[in-house]
Amino acid sequence: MLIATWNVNSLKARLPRVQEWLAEVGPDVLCIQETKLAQDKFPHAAMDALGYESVHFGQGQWNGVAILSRVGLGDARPNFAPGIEPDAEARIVSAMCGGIRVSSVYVPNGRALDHEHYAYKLSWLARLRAHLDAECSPGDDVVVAGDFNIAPEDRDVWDISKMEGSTHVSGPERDALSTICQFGLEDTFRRFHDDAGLFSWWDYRGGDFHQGRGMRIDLVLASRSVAERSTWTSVDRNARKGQQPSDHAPVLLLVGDGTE
DNA sequence: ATGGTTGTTGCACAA
Repeated sequence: MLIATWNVNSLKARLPRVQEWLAEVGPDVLCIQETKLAQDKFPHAAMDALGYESVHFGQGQWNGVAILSRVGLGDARPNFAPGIEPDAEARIVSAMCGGIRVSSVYVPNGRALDHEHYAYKLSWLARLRAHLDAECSPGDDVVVAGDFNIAPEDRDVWDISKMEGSTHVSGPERDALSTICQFGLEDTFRRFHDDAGLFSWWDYRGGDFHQGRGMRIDLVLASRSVAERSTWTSVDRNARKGQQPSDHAPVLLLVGDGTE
């Protein structure tokens, strides 16, 4: 099963490129972030025409997450699990896809370490851990994929010296990500690639993509059973090229069915 | 230190 995550930075602006990419790459599951669409504006019919069932949790203008699947899509749930303080924004949606509990997540940016949005980011990450504890067991097939707005390690940014005092690399948010992984999830990208300088997001400004100035902030976290079946992962940098790209590239994970 | 770009909506803000 090919599982992908992509922050599309407005599905309205990006629909043609997303359609082209789906037809070319053919992932079985795609987690989408930043649809920037109201709940009822999601192009379900266009996705259906490409063979994908879809679930959207949107709020319009900002945020908005979705899951596409061509291996079944059931038990769809927006927001955090019952009993956890619901998020006022549309940043997580979950569904069963091909036997895997898949969540598409758009972690708050944080904006600045002294901004209230940063406290919101940390709270959101703590609630994601609580959500996993409530909804899943570490022994389940679980994938949590999306834009985490956190570079897990210094090798995940182009120049750590330029990130001092910034969000995305601070200790507390990296610790919060570790706490999420300690549920029993693994940053699958690092199972296959050790190199620094491998990114999933590049600022639109200053030719950052072509200059190699980016960050790896889009992650596919997987439980042990899924991670151990995975055979390949990649960032599709081609999707960051050409006309009207998102500022994020898709991240892909290939998972075997366990019969190999 | 600043600016640079894109998307949404508005006459900025978020990223």
